[in-house]
Amino acid sequence: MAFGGYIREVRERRRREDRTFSLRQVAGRIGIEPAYLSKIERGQTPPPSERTIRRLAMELDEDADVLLAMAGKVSKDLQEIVMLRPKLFADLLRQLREAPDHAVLRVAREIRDGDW
Amino acid sequence: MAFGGYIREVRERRRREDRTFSLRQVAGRIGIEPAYLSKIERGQTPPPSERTIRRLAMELDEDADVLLAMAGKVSKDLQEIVMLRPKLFADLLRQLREAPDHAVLRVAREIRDGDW
DNA sequence: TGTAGTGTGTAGTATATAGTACACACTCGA
DNA sequence: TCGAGTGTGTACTATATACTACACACTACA
Repeated sequence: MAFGGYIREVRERRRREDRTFSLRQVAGRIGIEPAYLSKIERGQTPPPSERTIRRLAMELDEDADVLLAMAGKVSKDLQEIVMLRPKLFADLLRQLREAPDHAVLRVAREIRDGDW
Repeated sequence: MAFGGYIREVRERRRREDRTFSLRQVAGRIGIEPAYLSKIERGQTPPPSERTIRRLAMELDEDADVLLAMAGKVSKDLQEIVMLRPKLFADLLRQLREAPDHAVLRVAREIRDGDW
């Protein structure tokens, strides 16, 4: 799914319940020009910066990591995690590329439970 | 450690055994201008693109992911892995941020052993 | 019926990214 | 001693990123 179209869908959906979710007002609240948000939603410009995507996510109550992914980006904080131990995490991610969700989830759960 | 200084160190070390590891010749082999490599090694310009860092890694027999990390970058192929399942991998990475190496390694081993 | 609010077209800008091109002074071996 | 090879200073450039600013036509409703 394209980033812009998805944003438009989500915003329009929210608008049905809340009039303040017009393109202009949303743009105002997240601090960008309406014309710019318009172009974003119609895919006439590439997705905006991580900062702006995060504000959009907050505003629309969406998951920031998912929106960033749709925009072809990976959160800077995740990149930092990888960069601190590049070999370790590069290997891990390549191992997990094909692993089914449940296997990855189980791993995450084990770690969360302090199973070190 | 700074990216440029590390590159210089590694190159000079290799040069002691192999005369062809002069700045000019290395630059020539990886397809950039000597003046540019000079600036990179002295930190007078930001680290180059992922493409150029990869060639440098090949040339100097270094780990590309490590060099990329020193340059403040994360490999595009790793980013793709995260972007395919953003929630899953975002959660996992944040869980593992503080986990000791051996715990992460065990996770990787379990997955590799097809323990799904 | 007019005005407040809507989305959009067009034009322009500032900054970052990723380099090239050429000239210069120095060094070192033949 | 001279010429090939060395690293570096300076000046440019092309493309991408991330927007702003303003004007316009349309709609809805008071």
